[in-house]
Amino acid sequence: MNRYNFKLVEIKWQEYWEKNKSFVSKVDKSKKKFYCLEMFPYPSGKIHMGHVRNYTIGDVLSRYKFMLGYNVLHPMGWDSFGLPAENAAKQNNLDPKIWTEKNISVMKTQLKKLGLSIDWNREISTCSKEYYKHQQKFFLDLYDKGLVYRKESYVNWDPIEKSVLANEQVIDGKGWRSGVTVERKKLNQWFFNISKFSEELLNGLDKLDHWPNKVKTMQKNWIGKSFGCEIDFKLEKNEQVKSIKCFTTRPDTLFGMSFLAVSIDHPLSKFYQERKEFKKFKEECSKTGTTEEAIAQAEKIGFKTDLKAINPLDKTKTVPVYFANFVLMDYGFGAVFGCPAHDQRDLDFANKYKLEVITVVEPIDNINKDFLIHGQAYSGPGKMINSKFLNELKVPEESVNKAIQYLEKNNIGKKKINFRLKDWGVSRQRYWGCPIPIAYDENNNIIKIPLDNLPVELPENINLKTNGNPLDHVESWKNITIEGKKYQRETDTLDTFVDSSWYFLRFCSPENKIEGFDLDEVKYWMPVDQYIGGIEHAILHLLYSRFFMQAINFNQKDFNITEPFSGLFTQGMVCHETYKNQKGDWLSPEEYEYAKSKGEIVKIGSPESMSKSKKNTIDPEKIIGDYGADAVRLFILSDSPPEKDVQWSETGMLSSYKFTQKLWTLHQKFKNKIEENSDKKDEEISIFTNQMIEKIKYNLEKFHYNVIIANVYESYNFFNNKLNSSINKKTLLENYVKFLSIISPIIPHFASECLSDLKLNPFQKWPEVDKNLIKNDNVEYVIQINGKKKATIKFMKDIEEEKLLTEVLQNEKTKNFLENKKIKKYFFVKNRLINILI
RNA sequence: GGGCGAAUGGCGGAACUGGUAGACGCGUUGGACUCAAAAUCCAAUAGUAGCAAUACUGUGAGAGUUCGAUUCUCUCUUUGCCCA
Repeated sequence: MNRYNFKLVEIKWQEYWEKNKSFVSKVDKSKKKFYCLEMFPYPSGKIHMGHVRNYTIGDVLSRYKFMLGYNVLHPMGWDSFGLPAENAAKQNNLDPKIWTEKNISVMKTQLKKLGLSIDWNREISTCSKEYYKHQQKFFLDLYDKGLVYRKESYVNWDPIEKSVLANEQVIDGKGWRSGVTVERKKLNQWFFNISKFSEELLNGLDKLDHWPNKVKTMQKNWIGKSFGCEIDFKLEKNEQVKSIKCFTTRPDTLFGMSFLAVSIDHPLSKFYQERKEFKKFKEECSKTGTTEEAIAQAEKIGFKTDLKAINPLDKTKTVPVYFANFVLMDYGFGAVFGCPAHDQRDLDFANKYKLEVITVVEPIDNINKDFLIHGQAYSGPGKMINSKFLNELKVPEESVNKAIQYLEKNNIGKKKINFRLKDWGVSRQRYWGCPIPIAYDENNNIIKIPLDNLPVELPENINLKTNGNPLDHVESWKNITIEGKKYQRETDTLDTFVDSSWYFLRFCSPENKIEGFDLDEVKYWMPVDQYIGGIEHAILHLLYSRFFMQAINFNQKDFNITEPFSGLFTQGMVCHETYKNQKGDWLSPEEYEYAKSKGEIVKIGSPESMSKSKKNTIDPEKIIGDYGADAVRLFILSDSPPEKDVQWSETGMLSSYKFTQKLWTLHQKFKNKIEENSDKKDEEISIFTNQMIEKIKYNLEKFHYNVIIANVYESYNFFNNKLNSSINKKTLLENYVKFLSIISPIIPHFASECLSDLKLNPFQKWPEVDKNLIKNDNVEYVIQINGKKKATIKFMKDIEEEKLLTEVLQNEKTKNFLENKKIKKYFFVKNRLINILI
């Protein structure tokens, strides 16, 4: 008997699919569509196991939906702008374009080896001008709609590299390459007005029934709607500024106020600009990074002004006003009042500057006479104290509302809803990104690049080894003339998250030269029915894509898509053990084996997500070469539920490979058996197969892919045993074809080979379940006595309870337990069990 | 500190709306084949007691609801992720 030669078989079917255009999709309004999309990869060089997992999950689903008769759209493209290309190109003296294109071609070949049912006719690449020219049009369209604006904003500035760093390039407050403390620097930058849609983006989440709750919660928190109050604090004796506006969610703690803090960018700062100490303080503040985390972790520092704010609830009391580094201009009004007793940040600040700490909330079960705050602020629930008319109220449910009511009634404050979501800064001071189609005249006035001059193409073969943005140095590109007037181009490029915010629309009509998408095509294919990708994109990418739909929809009613992804699935990571030698260096799995064989002491560390830095990666191409794509697909799905992390295991991979060989052996046995032509009827095999179809269907729809693999093993075990007895030819063939059909989404090469070996169509429909067969006449009942299982006995389906009880009393298995016993009561669950209490 | 989730054999993990806990795989052990090994095949495999049939215990810990809880409720422990 011949062994299963996966190499020949897999190439054969991959060529067959390509030649027959098996997965090329087009609009067909007579058919129901299914748009299956996995997050497109960044072309970093080679595919990794995470891609294998992601695309296998999507492929199983696509092929299954295809078998059910859906018109499936399953495209693939490249998220090909971005920093790694620019860095790699700088290092190797290449053009980022060449580096990127080479990677794309390598990775495409690798992906094809996985046997994915992708419509490669729709392939797109975000760094191509055919793609980004439409993006530039969107930018201008959004500009016209007033959803894009330019303002001064802080960036992470690396003083050595003289360039702007992305947040992820700042590690512990230092530049990732220079190792020097990052500074805050103000630059003019472009923003998308995402916060305009805060309410829509929040409410839209409720309709996304097929999204994981976890992701929805994360987005909800990110948008961060909070109810509170704006309060106008009057200042004591000041001519220039009469009051300062603050936003607070805790107006009930006003009696505990001991200072007022404003951001260094607050309008108030203009009165202090000239003072030396203030300048020094500002410089000090610029040393903290721009992330919220960096600000939260930095020491709280303040600059005391000569101003005094009056407590609006107790006009006899005044508090000092500070500039403080922990107050952000883009939250609320860039000003907060400090209540040290009930906010840790405020307490740290108060302790540093020796400010008063007044307790206004005490826990309900407080037994100490005086509830005093020392090192730890108390922000929990409780009841109000030291707060006059608020005393005794329950915190926070009664106290906040009462405080707001009072403030509104006395014209001191107003109820207000605030969002945490900030506008999306899309400017990047980088070369390898989509150019922003804007120019400036000599007075820095903004002008749009005219539509017929689009795309604004990236210049090629330029010097990347410059300080700051390379585009700034390309004079020939920067200086332009429009209608006889001279302008300078915007040299910032767009954040790559912009590229991925609408690529799913482009997939609907990738060839359209005039528009970014064809409305008719989009109306047929959108929304994406199932989107699959990593949880790391739970917030930004998904939120930005949702914003894009809102933005396109804004003032343009015919688009009518507000949610791009009706279903979302977030898969877990692929992990592997880590190894270290005695020196503490990471070892790759091969180095580990080698060191072990030489008797060296090697430490096995915890399994962690595969990464180059920890050297615990497994190269998919090698594994596919060793075991075949089907075996790899089988393994990557088998060991853990897809939403959880999976641990790569050599033995697991090997056993999946062996299983494909066993299936091949089984196939030979089936073939021989089918030719034997026995007359013996066997219902059991049909019952089993039909039950299995139902099971696998159920598990497919629920993404329980690991259970499906178990079901496939179970089927193998069943058939392998069955084939030892003789069975009717027709029954056998019928069931075997059904079995091959239901495993074909998982191991498509193998299933196609077996089907064609039987002279059958390699593309089978999803088999219908014969309801008569799985309507079993006999049911196994569980017999419990006092709640404990004593036996299982087969009875007629839908047997009446009295009859069942009589039978149980007489049955050999259960008689002994019940003889001479009085039955107090019994519980009967139809077709399931009986629990007899004695 | 806040929010959300998780905890089941040696390991990864199954278990429909509360109804046979441990499917399936890995590993381990024993056996067959072999001069031997690999591969393959067969069998066993939660724990304790027992030759056995069997009995008892058992889903992180403790309580509760129920005829019946891995599943529902409360408290705690550990842990993961996100936000700070």
